[in-house]
Amino acid sequence: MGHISRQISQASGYHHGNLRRAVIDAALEAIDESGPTGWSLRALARRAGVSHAAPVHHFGDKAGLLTAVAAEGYELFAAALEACAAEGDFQEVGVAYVRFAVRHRAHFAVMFRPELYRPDDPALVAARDRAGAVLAAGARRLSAEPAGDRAVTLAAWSAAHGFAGLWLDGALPEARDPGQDPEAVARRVFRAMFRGGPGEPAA
Amino acid sequence: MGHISRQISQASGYHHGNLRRAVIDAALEAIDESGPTGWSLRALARRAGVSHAAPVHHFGDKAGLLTAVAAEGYELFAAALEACAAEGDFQEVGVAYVRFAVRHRAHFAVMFRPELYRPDDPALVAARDRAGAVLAAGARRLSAEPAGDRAVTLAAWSAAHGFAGLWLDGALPEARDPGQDPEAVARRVFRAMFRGGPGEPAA
DNA sequence: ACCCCAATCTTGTCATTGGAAAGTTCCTGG
DNA sequence: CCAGGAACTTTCCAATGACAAGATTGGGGT
Repeated sequence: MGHISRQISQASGYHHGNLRRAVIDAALEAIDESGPTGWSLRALARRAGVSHAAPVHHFGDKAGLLTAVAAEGYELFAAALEACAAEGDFQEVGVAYVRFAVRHRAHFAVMFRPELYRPDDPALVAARDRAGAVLAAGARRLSAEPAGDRAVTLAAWSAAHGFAGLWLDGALPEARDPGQDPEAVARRVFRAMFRGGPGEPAA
Repeated sequence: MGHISRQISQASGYHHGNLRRAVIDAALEAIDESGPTGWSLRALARRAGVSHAAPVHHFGDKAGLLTAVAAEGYELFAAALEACAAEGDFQEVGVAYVRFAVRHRAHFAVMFRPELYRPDDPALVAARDRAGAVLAAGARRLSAEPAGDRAVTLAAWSAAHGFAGLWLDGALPEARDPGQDPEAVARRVFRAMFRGGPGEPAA
């Protein structure tokens, strides 16, 4: 894939039809290729077939575009975690965390770099809090303490986040072996972490 | 601190004396303030009191400068981990990981973003492998399996890395409370993680 | 059916940036 | 004392982010 989204929904000669989406998609591709800052707004405009100032109209500036990417990322993220938490097994929420990072690496690369966007964007904040609630609620079930141990929450969150980050950066030897499945490795890691804890409490 | 290093070791009017160091220090300050890409080479040159082309002479280009920062970071990192591993308690190596990230947040922010520098730089690779060896060796002692479980190594590494990253990004509520000590919180987290494992094997 | 208007997109412009090229100053070794 | 090289400067160019002002178009109200 990659160039599929280029030039789609080109309505008339003047009005693109769905430029906002097209620019975000171009940004996602560019981030995949060169990181969250390794491209130019003008290159995205070229890729979408519009003038260099067209993206500015929709996003204001570069930070505005990255805000949109981060907000979309947090929405997809919250949805993925919520869907997985409904299944009951919290260990799988950690796996979903990693799966999201690998499948949406461009979104993920922006989300946790607040200096690149406007962290007070309302839609973004709402989605971020939604994801945070799933993590906090789920981690409570992992803990041996009845009240829910904050340290356990942080441990699970840190492990999932760290594993995802290390995998994406290629810091793990496993990540450079194309035969390895990130989700399977992550599952083994999470199992190793809490093997002394409570299996699955009744309530 | 901050502006202390500015204009130090200014020898004659023409030769700066130690421009290489001055530019790296200026870069570290700039990264602290605006992230690893939120500044310009020319601004660093102004801060160091030299012409905009002077840094190029020492580092070739922006990626060259960031390569130097990352290499220095990995050297400091390896030294910190090695010093801590000598003490024996591996849990403290994880704390040292976090301490390094917090105390050298500019270095840390560059080190794990290989797309910003030249990852095949020899000095950098050597220091990185040195740090990796400490982590791998130490994690072996954490494992219940006599052979040393790879999943445990990854779990410990992921947790330390993830906690450090979340803390620096301000994603953790604890990180926004100035009264909280990152090392103390990290210690609690690591204790919670492996509380079911072997305490401290004899050998 | 018509026209106005607001959203969308364009062209034009400007300061700033990264990087290359060529010249200048200074130190050091022979 | 001088040749050569390292350190730094000035000059130049294409690309970029951001802004201003103008062109185009589809849709809503009458």
